Amino acid sequence: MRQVTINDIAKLAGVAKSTVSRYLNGGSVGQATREKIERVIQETNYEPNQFAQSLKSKQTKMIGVIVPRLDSYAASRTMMGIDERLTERGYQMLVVNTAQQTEREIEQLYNLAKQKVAGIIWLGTTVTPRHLHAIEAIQIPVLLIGQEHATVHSLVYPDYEAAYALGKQFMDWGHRDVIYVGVEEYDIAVGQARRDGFLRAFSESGASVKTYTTTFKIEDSIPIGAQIGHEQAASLVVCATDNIALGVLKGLANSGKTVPNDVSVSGFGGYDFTEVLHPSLTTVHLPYRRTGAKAADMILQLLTGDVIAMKTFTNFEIKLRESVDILK
Amino acid sequence: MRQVTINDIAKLAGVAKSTVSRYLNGGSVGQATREKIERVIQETNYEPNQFAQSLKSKQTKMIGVIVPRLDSYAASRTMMGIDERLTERGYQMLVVNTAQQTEREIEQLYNLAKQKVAGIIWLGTTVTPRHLHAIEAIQIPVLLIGQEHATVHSLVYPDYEAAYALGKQFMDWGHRDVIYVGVEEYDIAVGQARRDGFLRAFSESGASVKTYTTTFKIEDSIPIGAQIGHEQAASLVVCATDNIALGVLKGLANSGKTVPNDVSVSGFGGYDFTEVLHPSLTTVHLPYRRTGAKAADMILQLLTGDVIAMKTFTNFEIKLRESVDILK
DNA sequence: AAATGTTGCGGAACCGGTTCCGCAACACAA
DNA sequence: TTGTGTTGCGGAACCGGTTCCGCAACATTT
Repeated sequence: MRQVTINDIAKLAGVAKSTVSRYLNGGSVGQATREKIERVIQETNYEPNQFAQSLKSKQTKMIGVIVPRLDSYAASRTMMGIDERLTERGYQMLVVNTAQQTEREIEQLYNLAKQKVAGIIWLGTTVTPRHLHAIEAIQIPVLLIGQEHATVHSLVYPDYEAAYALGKQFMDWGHRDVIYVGVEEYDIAVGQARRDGFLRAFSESGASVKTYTTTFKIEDSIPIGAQIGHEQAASLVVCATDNIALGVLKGLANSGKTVPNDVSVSGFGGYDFTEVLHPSLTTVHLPYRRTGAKAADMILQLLTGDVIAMKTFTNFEIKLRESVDILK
Repeated sequence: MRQVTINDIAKLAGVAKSTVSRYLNGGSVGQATREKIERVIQETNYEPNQFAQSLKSKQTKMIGVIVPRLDSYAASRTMMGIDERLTERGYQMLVVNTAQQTEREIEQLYNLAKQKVAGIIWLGTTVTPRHLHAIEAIQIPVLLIGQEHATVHSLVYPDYEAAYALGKQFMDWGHRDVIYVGVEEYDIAVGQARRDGFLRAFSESGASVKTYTTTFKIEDSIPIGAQIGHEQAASLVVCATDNIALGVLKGLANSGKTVPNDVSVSGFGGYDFTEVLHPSLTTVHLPYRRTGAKAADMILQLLTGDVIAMKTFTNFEIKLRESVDILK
């Protein structure tokens, strides 16, 4: 009961295997032979061996996706979007996880190339010369999501603009003593763009700002929230991600503060649970899933040689909810 | 600048390609030739073509993972565990998403077989005769996580026992008017085992129970929470998942109830954010990540022909937190 | 009717590995 | 010295496809 091969089909249909191959790939085949082959393939439900095909063509119908972590909301949603679209188009998604190690991103670029993926979608955190060198070397289309660089096709979130717009809104509402809780700068989009957007909005209104730096892990921002609760020095705490906001909320609650009465809190990212928190969390919604789908479209365009913009922005949506108070 | 092949190595080293192959696969090779080949391989940084290898061996170093959805906490964490362990052991994870369509699970079993994955880890929701037929047909080791069946190796969560233990605890605390919010029965583990465990604990203590059925989506349980809030008929709402609890909490908050003063709420699953909610959520923690790693170990054992138990249980941990009140 | 053009198809080479088989060289025992 | 066993290595076949090339059969043009 081994797998049916093109030779079997050829023998059963009484033709040469090259003819079967031509039939499969749309070459010129006579009516009569066409029917014979068709029937035999039906009966045996023959499926071509993908390794043999790839061996010859040096190509696969796979798109590699490099993600920094598998358990982040943003990554999950993006992967969903990518997968949906790729499946529709007859491609498959090959996810590789780098566990947030930059070194492994570079490794995986080479590794995916070795596996002859047709293209790579890279959910980036930081872009180094070594990344660029790898991308250059592997000769495979790469689409970068969430970060940008002049020489790599990228699909970026308008972090700066969204942060600025949200910060502006808070200023309009009269907040002047603000605390910003961000992450390290190595993550350009989250660590720098969001922070800079907010800070510009704040400074334009002459607000006083204090900054904390934490990680992407919820637990790490709890003590910061607690400290803020004790010091009681601000009317608003702006967080670089929803997870950070979650931790800050917990820390505030632990120190007996209520939101938004004692202090307001905002997040960034638009994770689904922010809506059902109590109080519901003011945040910026980023269209992760749609972005994933868009990325899939774009990488497929690159495969066909289409010329696309080096840099494409996604949109954003500000979700004003209960956790931020209107002061005036 | 094409890829270096075994022929190139053979030529450069002045030997036959069969010798190079033997060198690579640990056959008998003399000291002198060994060194020559070694050097050439170093210089060219040759890497064998995986398609050619798979074509011959009809095998890959990939383990397929079938998941119902990519954006569930349980699935993400499990995938992390799987991936970590597989990477350590030189295997790769190939994730396929079924978007919660049973039909696609079956499709993917065949599809993964076609791709010659070495083994399959299946995060199941329901097991039908057609699944079993597929598993039988493809002749590839399959490890089922989260559901069970006599003929399939499985790694199951002690849903029934955990639910029973947690329910028992609530009874000890004096709750007698209980509402259970569950999901459809087609999901055996979540829809049936959890429910049955709770109901047994409740009925043993003669508590009165009312049951609601909802979906896995947060939004769908908000109205249920709201309704419960208005009817005010129970001291405790037990939810089949943490997401459901989240929705119920929201619904209760919307109707002006506070937890746990007016009514207690518990979840199930142990998602990380349950700890930082306010009030923090009483729940059962299931070791998704560790289970993923364990599953990886088990499937690799199956590959080497080891005999392992058909059914393995994971452990669980009850997290008693603020959202459930002690009545007496 | 001869010259030319199409079309359909088979044979063979090729993709890049692995493995079987047999031979030569050498070591050792009788 | 001959016989036997071992070791190292090359040649060839094979895995299952695709593609190039050339030939035969038939249709079309002049």
